[in-house]
Amino acid sequence: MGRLGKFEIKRIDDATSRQVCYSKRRSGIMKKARELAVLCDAQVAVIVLSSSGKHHHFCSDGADIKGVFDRYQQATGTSLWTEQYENMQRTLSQLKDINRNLRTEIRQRMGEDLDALEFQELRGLEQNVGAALEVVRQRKYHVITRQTETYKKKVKHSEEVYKKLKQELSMREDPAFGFMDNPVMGGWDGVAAVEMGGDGSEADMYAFHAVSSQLDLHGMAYGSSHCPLFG
Amino acid sequence: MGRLGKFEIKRIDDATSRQVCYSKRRSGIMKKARELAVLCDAQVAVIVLSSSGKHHHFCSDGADIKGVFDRYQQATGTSLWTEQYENMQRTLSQLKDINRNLRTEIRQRMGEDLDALEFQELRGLEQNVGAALEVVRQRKYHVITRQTETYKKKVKHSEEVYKKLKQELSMREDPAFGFMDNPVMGGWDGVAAVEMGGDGSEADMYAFHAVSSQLDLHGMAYGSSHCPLFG
DNA sequence: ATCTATTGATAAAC
DNA sequence: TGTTTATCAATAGAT
Repeated sequence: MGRLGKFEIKRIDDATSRQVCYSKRRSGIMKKARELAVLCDAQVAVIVLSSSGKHHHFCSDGADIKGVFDRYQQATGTSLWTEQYENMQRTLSQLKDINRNLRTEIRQRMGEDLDALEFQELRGLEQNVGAALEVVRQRKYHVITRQTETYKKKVKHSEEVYKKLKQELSMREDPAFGFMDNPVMGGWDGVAAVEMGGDGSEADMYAFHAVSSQLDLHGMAYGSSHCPLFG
Repeated sequence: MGRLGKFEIKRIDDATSRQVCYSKRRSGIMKKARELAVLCDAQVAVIVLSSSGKHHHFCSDGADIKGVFDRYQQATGTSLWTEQYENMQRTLSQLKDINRNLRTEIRQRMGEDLDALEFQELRGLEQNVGAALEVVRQRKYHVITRQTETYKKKVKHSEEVYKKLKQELSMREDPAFGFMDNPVMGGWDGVAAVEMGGDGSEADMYAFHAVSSQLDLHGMAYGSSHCPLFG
């Protein structure tokens, strides 16, 4: 029958009894939580983790657990992870600012958005870009020179190989071998020109995109409006 | 005396009654929570936020609320904030990547870090920077021209004013006025030169920093190592 | 899960 | 807020 006497609040040793008790009391506390929330217009959040790994929670209407927890933290002032979150938020907006500035600088270096600049700034920009152009030019000449030398060496080397082969061929063309078909076509004049490529791209004036590939920021907005809990 | 009949679970309208009910039921639910935790060896966390701004919580022995919430998250696998957090993390690293790329592009546009570029890229960069330089130059000329015209107008206007004053002065210098001291000093030759400024800054070849002011990223590292809770 | 004896919780009034 | 009291609610133990 019903309970025989008062009963002590201490860990229930029998696993089955403990499990049964867990079930009953869990539903009990959830009910109480809902009643409290409704009757007193309060926000209530309950989380229960059983020793056997099961988990249950209650949360008063509408708000999710995260919301209640966040509001609780705000109320108590204890920043458990809010601080970290806000730091990230701050960092994010700083990065976005920096990003915007970098883009502006690039645009100005490309000759766009110059209206905002004063004469002195324009003069500085001109000199800076001019100097950069000189450096790039020199680098280009350096690279093309080295490249040309490399090709020359290759040509020279190939020529030597060719001569040797030809020499060997001459030996084999000796009447002693008995044949003289298929003479090697052409000389060595056009080789370098072919290796340098067609170079028909004079129109790619603005085709420089060595590093700026995926600079889109679409879909990356993490403004404060997305996080009403941390306003 | 005691309660007269069953009573409905709905918001209590009377503020005082609601407050009393809140007190009682809150202590009730906390007691239940503790009993559940002890009897069934479970982790229990309860947060209650009253509509009047008060807040209370219960948490089973030892563990703090954050711990219970974190463990709950882990257990459910449902990401309460993990998702948002990871999104932010992802966004952050994307932004940092973009940032690095933008910086690289700027450096290359300044003539630095060119070693990594192929000949074709160098050629594109040269043409691009050259075109930009032309635009900047034209803009500068435009600005300086307009500025000069403005100064010319100012000078002209001032000259007219001067002439009028001089004319008036001549009238006053007329013997009828009886004095002729303090003749106006100098002419109008040096005015424009003075207004244009000293212009002694030929050495600021690399002084262009119109927009890139605080681009430091130091102290903004938000690697996963900083957030052990969301590994 | 269902039943029942018993304790527990709590609304109402002070 | 604390106490009292009359009721209803929760639940331990058994089935």
